Amino acid sequence: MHTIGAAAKRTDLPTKTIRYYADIGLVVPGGRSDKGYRLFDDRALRRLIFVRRARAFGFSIETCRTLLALYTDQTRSSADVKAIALDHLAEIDKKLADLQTLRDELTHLAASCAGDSRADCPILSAMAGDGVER
Amino acid sequence: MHTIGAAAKRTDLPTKTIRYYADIGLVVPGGRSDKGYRLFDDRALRRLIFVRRARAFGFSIETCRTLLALYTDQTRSSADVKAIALDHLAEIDKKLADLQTLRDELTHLAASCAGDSRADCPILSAMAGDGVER
DNA sequence: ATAAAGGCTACAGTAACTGGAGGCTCAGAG
DNA sequence: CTCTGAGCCTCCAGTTACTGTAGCCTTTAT
Repeated sequence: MHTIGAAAKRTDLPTKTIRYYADIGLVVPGGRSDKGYRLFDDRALRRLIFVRRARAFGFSIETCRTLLALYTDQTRSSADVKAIALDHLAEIDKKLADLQTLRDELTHLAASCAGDSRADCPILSAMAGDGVER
Repeated sequence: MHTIGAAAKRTDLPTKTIRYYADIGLVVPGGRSDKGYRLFDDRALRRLIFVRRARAFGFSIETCRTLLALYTDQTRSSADVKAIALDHLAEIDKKLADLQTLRDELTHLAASCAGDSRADCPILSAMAGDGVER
């Protein structure tokens, strides 16, 4: 059994985050000490690490909840997990496409700005609406 | 002079957002009617549109504040604007790189998952920490 | 014995809005 | 002239996923 600080070290998560996950019922500690300290067993530790990894992949807390449930459920179908992953992948792809467009446009704008001491600036002009109205 | 609803139509921003921008002092209306209605003049409208565009480029509200100040300041140097833009561009590039990595890894994982009725799932295994620990 | 480190709860703050409640005002219809 | 609906107002709560702070108790080490 580990106190929250020990769990933090082993899972590489801040204690604050672990406490938060416990509060929202995402990963509950195995129990409490007689003085009220949260005590994390190996199962809880595994689940914390699971969540850390899933979060690193960009899954939301609520999706992590679902993934944890599937992780626990020995009767799951891998199809359910895959569906969640593909869903998330689609979101990522959309974000990527949007960000790409943004970068290209901003790169273009920045390149066209002299960047000297004069006031004239195509970047500001673009924001002001001179030029292309898309 | 336009009421907030008319301003919303002309700027293509929700009234709620315009009210919010006014509250935080980002774009203040020209004045108020005798009954307390916000009244937006052409200058305020231009500034609202400016902010909408800047936000679409992903600039934060605080950066929008700075950009608005530069926009207003006839003695500005385009170098100052360009510096802000290049800064933002660097952030975007970092986000893009991170998202790309994420996408590649998740794509790989999803591809390796059968997606059938069996419980065996490489995606869950990856979250659980079997396999590569980076 | 004492002090530092670590644990606890509870509340506030972050970014940028969005939604809702409760109440006033305005414009057009009858 | 009244009524109805749309529009405006303020203020408060909620969103996401934590993070920071305050005030207090417990454990550990010197």
